[in-house]
Amino acid sequence: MADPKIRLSEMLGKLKGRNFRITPQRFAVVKILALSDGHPSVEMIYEEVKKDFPTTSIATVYKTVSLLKDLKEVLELGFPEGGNRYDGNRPFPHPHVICVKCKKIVDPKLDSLTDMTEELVSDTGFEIISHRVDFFGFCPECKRKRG
Amino acid sequence: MADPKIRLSEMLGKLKGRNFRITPQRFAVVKILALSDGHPSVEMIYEEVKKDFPTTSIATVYKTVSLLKDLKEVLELGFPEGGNRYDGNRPFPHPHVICVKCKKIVDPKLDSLTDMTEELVSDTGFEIISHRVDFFGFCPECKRKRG
DNA sequence: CTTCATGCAAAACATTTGCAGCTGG
DNA sequence: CCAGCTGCAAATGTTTTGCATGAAG
Repeated sequence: MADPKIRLSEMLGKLKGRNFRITPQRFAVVKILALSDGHPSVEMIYEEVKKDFPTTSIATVYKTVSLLKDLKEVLELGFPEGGNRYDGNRPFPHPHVICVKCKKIVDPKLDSLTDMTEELVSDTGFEIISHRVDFFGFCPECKRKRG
Repeated sequence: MADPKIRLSEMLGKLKGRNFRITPQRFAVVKILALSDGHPSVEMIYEEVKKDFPTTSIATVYKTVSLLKDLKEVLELGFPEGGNRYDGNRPFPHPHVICVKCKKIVDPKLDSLTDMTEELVSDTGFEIISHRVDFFGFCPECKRKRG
């Protein structure tokens, strides 16, 4: 993935450039999104931020994440069951592999996605602007531990 | 797609076989799911059912759809923004192409999905059990009308 | 008849919003 | 300073649930 440190300053730079204030709470949220390799949920971010700023409201976390999403600095992975997850490292559509047991989310490399999109365009005549490609299963660790 | 009439009796048969009652409301919901080529939402089903049975509650529609989902006779396409959609014709995971303007949902044929899954397994070591593959864009009609 | 389904209304739950007071720059 | 942010609490919107009444088989 992109160097996390670089992502952090990219994200802070975008905020500053658009004249959004860098509050301590915002900084904490941005830091978690830029530096974590996983795909944290708002709840996870909230718990982390509270360690440094115990009075933080979860509404503030929602607002910051939503702002970063609007600025296209974070990719939102919404799930109908709730518990949406966020990717600050690759804020553009890309495939995911999700462990149904431990909820880990991994970014696979998938060269064949381009070919697939072409196949789809010629079959349906759609003009494709985005995608959401998720595979579900057991990660190597959970596969091993499974009964 | 599979013959809609056949799907209708398949679905009714499954209900009867499991000793679920075929009430008029259930029959109406099942009929819509089996015979419609589109991917109706609960709201759409509710509006249709009310034409025949005006006192029907939306809770009943939710319950019936949920029952059919549990029986694996309907595929639920959940969206984080809500307004989930349902497919009674192909109740197993398959790719979808969704028009962001008119919300139409189309089933493309995508032979390359199998290859993609293989590429993914060898890259991540996951054991894949399911997928959710959605492409978003403009359908041919909306593409033409777009300003 | 008896069990299961319906329909209403209340609950659940993640996310959003309104607003008074606080604070970054 | 003062526009914009925070934190609280109330609102939102979809889906679920509890329960009394009603109907399928």
